Amino acid sequence: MRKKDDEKERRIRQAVIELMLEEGLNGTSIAKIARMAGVSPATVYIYYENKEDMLRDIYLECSNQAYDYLLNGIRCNMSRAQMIETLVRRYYHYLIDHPQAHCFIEQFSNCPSLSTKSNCEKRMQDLFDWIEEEHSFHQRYSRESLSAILFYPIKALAADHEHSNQQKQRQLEELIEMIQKAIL
Amino acid sequence: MRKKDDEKERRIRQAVIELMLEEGLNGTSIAKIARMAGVSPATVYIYYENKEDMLRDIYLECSNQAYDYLLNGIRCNMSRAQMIETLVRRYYHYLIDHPQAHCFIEQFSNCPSLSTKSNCEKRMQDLFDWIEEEHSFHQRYSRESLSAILFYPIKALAADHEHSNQQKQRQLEELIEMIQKAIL
Amino acid sequence: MRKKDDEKERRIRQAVIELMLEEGLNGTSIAKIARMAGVSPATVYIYYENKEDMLRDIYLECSNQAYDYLLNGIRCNMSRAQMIETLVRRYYHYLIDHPQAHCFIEQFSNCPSLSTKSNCEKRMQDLFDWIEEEHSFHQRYSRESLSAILFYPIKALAADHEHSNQQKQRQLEELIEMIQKAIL
Amino acid sequence: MRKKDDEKERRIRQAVIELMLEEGLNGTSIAKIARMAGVSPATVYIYYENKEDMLRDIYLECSNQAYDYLLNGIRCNMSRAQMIETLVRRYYHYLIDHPQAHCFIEQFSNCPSLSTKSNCEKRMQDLFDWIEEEHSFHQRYSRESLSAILFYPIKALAADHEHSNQQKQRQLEELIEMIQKAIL
DNA sequence: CATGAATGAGGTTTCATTCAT
DNA sequence: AATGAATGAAACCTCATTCAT
Repeated sequence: MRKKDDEKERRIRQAVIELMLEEGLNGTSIAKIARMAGVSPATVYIYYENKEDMLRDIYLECSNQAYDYLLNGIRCNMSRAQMIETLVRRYYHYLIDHPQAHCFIEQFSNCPSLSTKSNCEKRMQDLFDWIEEEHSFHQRYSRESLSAILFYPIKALAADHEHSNQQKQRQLEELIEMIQKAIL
Repeated sequence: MRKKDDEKERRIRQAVIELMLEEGLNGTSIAKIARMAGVSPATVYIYYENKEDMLRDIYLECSNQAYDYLLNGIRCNMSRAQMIETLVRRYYHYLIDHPQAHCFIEQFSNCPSLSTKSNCEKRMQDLFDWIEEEHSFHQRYSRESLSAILFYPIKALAADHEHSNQQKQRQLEELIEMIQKAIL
Repeated sequence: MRKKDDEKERRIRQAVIELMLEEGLNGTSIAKIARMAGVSPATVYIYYENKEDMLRDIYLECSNQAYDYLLNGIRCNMSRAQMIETLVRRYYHYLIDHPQAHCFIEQFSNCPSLSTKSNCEKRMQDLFDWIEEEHSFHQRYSRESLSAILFYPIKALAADHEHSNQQKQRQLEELIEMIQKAIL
Repeated sequence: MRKKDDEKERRIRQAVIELMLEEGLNGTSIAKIARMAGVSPATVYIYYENKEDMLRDIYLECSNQAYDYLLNGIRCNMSRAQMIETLVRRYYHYLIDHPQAHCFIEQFSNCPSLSTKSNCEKRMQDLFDWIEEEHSFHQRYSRESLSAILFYPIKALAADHEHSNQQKQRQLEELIEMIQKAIL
């Protein structure tokens, strides 16, 4: 028997998130995915039960990847201000470095027939658990409010395609300052 | 086309935003829209050139409605803190009072093949123009950062379906406090 | 608006029963049906909810047609022997005159995922009700046994493609004699 | 092919006739067969040239099994009436004891693209050859008519799922009486 | 012998849109 | 203006079969 080809699965996953950025959830059909991945449409169904499962799987991988990226930036000896800055900065860079993954995540999680917020919340809890444990970071604010203030404004900045990178960089500094003031 | 302005157009618009919440962009087909609006599929094409146009039109109406709602809350004699509180509070209530419209807007604006950010930004500019004019509200921060901090965290709160209304209300107060600290 | 085209529905129905004879249930796809009927595959779905519904509908029409054909042959002044002869003869001629319909009915009613015996039994009851009412035909045997003896052997004869029509005609006379002996 | 005669072939055959009863000819795919038999789809092609061959092979085995079952019931010293009773009774019990095989045979032999009546008729000839030889059973009626009267009404009885086993038993006695009257 | 991977063809159904009334 | 009929294209998915191990 033939072994499952990891490279093929990777190509399929890559095709999905590319298409989600180029054509949107609507335009991301199995046929297009297969064509872009260089496989037959039937092959997709070897790696995933069905389209919904496929999107969900890839969504989980993407969002886990994002959280891992955030966590990896945190160091033990950071001050609270530094931690905020690091998280915000890393999140921003994740968004602009992975526009496809971000676009995919946003489309997926805004689609009522697909969305399963559960994972997001679980990972976010893990993140805060870890932060609080490592830094005895006792918060005045709820985790929900913290994550809302820390990450959501950055989405607005990353989604902005009107301004130059330089301008956006300046706004990032501005936002970091504002968020620090908000939390500390 | 756009000839007989009618109650029918309203029913179509209502059907679109309801379907976008119930079935997502993918599940919102002309046939379903027509069925839910109680008209023929062909009738939809009397009011809108094609599906993309239809979505864009309805998107503009929805987002304008949202901005109008925000603006209407602002009074001339407000302090800056009051203004922030009012804007945030109104935005939150708009989101939970119009879940369909909000869901529609998010799906539409995250879909790369549809999105036309232009209007959003124009309306946002109008909002800030108006605020600054009326209140000689000179800002230390850019408009982009302000709107990011003012409105995006609230989306996170509105999207949360895990907590009770009471809990969300408490978090709203928290967020208002944080946002005021951030900006002032 | 366009009126539903009765001719089109007839052509679809005709295509279905022709294909069932030529290619079997397996080979009777919507695409082939549409091609043979000279319509688009999508058009089939204007006339029938889905394929299963379509087959069921056409099955009911075919089996009703068969029962009507049988009933029409019965006259009030017939003796019991004459009635048996008439029913058997008419059934035989129905089968060889409508090979497509018969083949369709047999395939349909033998397919476990489709079959809905109910109508058959209802019509068979009607037939016996009518016979008994009109002819005070009090039976020593149950209706089930009667219909089994009257009609099922004829299926065997009609299905036989090895013998000439003449030979089959002789066997029909034989069977009539046997069935009369069995019942009377 | 047909190399390693194995328990596997039995499992495949069993899966085929089970699926034919549960899902019909349409629902009996190689993939499902393989899954149910606990083998790989490719393995099926070791034992059978292709799907059509497989169905034909299994059909022959099933119908031979049925004829063997019938023949085994006949004893040399039987009267003609006894022989009729025995054949009918055995056929009935074969049908209700092997619903899967029967359903498979009916679907197969009614499907125009598969059917190969030849074997049936050959085995039926053998059966009558044997009967006549052993019992100097000179018939007034043709073999075709005899087999039609002997076996086909029983199919109707076996297919009936409306009545209780007790009721069906009574109808079986009725049918035996009728068939004896018809033939003798 | 046995298998899971792979696939082109084709399955049913729905799509956005136009036609004819 | 309004509609139900009609449709080619395309959606998702499964098919029988072969490949490579």
